[in-house]
Amino acid sequence: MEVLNAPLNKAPVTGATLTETAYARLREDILRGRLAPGEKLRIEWLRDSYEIGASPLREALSRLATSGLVLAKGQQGFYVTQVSIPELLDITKARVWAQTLAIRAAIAQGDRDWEARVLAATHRLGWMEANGDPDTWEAQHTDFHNTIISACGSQHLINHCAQLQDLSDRYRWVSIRKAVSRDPHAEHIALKDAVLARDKTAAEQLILDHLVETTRIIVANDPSSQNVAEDLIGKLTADIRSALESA
Amino acid sequence: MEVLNAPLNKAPVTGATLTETAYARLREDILRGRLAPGEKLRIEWLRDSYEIGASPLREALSRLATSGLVLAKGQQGFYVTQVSIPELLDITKARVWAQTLAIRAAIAQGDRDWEARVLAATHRLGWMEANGDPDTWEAQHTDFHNTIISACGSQHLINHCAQLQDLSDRYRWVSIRKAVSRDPHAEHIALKDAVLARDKTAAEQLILDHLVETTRIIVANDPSSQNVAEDLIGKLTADIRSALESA
DNA sequence: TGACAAAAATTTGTATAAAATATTGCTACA
DNA sequence: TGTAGCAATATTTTATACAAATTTTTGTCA
Repeated sequence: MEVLNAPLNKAPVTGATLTETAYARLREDILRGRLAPGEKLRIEWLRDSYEIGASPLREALSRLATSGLVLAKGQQGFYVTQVSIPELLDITKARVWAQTLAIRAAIAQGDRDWEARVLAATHRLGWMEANGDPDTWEAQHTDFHNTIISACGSQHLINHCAQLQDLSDRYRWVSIRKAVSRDPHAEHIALKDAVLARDKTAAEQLILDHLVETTRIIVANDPSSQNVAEDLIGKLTADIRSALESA
Repeated sequence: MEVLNAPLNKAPVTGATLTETAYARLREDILRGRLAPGEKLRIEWLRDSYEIGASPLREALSRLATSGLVLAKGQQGFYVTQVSIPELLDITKARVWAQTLAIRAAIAQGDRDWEARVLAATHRLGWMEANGDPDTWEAQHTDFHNTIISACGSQHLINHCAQLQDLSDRYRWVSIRKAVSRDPHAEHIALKDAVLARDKTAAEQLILDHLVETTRIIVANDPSSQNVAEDLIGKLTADIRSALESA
């Protein structure tokens, strides 16, 4: 196994058990691509890298295996889950579905306090997009989307959305980080406006575009999918839509 | 902690690691209510009961914690997740949403082979409902519903459905097992017919009734919720519906 | 009765041993 | 000479046993 080019996470993660520390660091290192897809996670090597014993590491890896970032092969150790275009399409599909339901429910049930929190999150995000430190923007961006769906009335749906976001997050590091002609701030403002205007139709169109567009860029940049990229995205969009219409 | 009234699972679960064995047994004992909601899962006690070492047990518990059947309190051990009416309502809501999306997608995409498998699963289930051995019926019932959604085109959605089913399963053991005036076989036949006729509207009405009705019975039997039972179910149904309509 | 301190029980983490898998190198044979 | 099969070695995963740290309980004294 080759040595990694980027240093692994060493932040202390105060006040938690070693298992939780290991979980947080492993998760972040996988999401950021410092632990590459398909890579074998040898316990002894992790033990040395993180300076955490084998038991806490194994427990953390077990949790990550349940959430899908890690693959646990019986008697053959742990691996970072592989990435692939079909998998990305599946994740995106499930994610648009979950987000759409959450937004519809939030629009139907959100109260004044929720509106205030959406406005506040948008405002904070706008400032970040100007004075951007990538890490802080990242956190604020996640918070923006989480705030919108926070009024959906189902913790389980929120958890599902968060899990799918983790799974899709690391595809951004795999893809070429082209600065495509895209205005994220405008997209966020539009979503905020649609949501606060309680315009379900507009909001779900926006969230679909938002998520599918990212996927489209990744698929288009994948050498072995370039020819069929538009077909794949077209079918993806059609599949998503067919389940979002009642009749 | 009081001694349990029913014996714990001792089946061998061949050809797997001890962690997988522990996971399978713990999961089943929790789903069947042999390990009661809220109960503390002391490692030493589990070690003696299952005759499995502490490490495999801790790993299995970590996995169950991620999927929501177990609560891991840092430095304070593991507990069987508590049950409650609000939690049941949340699970049901998320479950109807997930199942509805899955059925819509399956109706849109299912092929001839899928139709054949749905027919086969219905047939097997019908036989079970006549010559019922509860455990086998249980398995066949799960298989029936899984077969229907198997053509939805998203493994992640299927996994989400399965996880929510686990979470809701144990509420049946908490509730009084009244033989209510209900014909499960008729409900299943109706769902099968709607699905094969590609009738989205009928199918989603049936799955909503199927799942909400079970929840309604449990809520109605809960002493502290009896007065407000119909209100809770009414709001639940309204919330579910509001997110399933596009405009 | 309430606060505090000591003791017990339990969780968490480490180190080590056992089991399984993967690798290497050898021998037999084409 | 090359290669397939096999055996021995080495590595790695898995599980156990033990030690450290934390929480909970118990008991005492103001």
